[in-house]
Amino acid sequence: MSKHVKEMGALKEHLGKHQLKFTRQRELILDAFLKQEHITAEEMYHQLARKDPHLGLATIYRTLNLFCEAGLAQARHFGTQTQYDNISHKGHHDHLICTGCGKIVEFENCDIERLQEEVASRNGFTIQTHRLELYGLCSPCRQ
Amino acid sequence: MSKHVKEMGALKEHLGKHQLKFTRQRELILDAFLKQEHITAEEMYHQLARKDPHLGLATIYRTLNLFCEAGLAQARHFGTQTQYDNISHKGHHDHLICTGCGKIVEFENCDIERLQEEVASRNGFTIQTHRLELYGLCSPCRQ
DNA sequence: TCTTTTATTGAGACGGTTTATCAATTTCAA
DNA sequence: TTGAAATTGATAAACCGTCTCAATAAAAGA
Ligand SMILES: [Mn+2]
Ligand SMILES: [Mn+2]
Ligand SMILES: [Zn+2]
Ligand SMILES: [Zn+2]
Repeated sequence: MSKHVKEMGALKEHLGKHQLKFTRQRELILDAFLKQEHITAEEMYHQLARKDPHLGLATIYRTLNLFCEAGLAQARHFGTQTQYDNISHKGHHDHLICTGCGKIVEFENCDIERLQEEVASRNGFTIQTHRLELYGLCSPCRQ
Repeated sequence: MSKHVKEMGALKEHLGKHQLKFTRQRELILDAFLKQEHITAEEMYHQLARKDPHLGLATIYRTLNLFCEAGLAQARHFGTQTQYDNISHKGHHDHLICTGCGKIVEFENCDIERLQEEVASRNGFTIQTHRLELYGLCSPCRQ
């Protein structure tokens, strides 16, 4: 019996609502995706290279984008390639990224979020989403 | 006599320090750039299409990237194309972006910046740069 | 179960954006 | 004025992700 029963259920629910089908490929990709915190389509492609059935890169992209629509993933653009962030078992969060070793640390900060709302309303905006990324050096990378 | 004397001087200083040359193209592109708040390479290419000498797209890209190195510009990735942000006469700032009409509002908020530092140090990081973008609807776009 | 409809898949073509290449030209210090 | 060195413009190439399409698989209906 597969792990990830809850997330598999969430996916199936989304599929049902949109007359999409539950396929072997989607199951395989979800299983692999849920073991990661952040992953690119290319990385997942290589990780699943020897599985049966063989998974095409286009399918990986399509499926990760599907997970975004289903609320299981979120696309982020830290570097050159899109990172798919596994948000299935956590809420909104932002990131600290080490420019030395590439380490990514997730964080949440309500005070910052509240101040963002203030800035927005002061300018007549209603926030839909936001992106906050802090780039710097982690402790080991500073020697 | 050209405007932008101060910025032209800043560019020349950077060129001098890196054994780069002051060319007619760089002068033209800087003059056009300083009239903008945010602009893409493509937009600038079309804007300068009828100038003499003719400016190649590659030169526009190279020169805008040079401005980034000289501290006059900063590359931002709001949408599909890179936006070059004119930071010559203002310090660091962040952005509110309307998903309805594309309007971009700049803002600064010291309290947010301070909280960012706190988050970083709590995680053993030293911040080098950061990116904060708030996406939402401006007042006219909400009707 | 068998049939039929509809969605999905994988391969590769394609598109948009940015950078690399390179011969010709320009800059600028000597 | 000369000549080494940097710059330029045209365009090829790289890169990443999406689109196309014929073959296949899923699932709803009989
Ligand atoms: Mn994350
Ligand atoms: Mn700006
Ligand atoms: Zn590090
Ligand atoms: Zn608007």
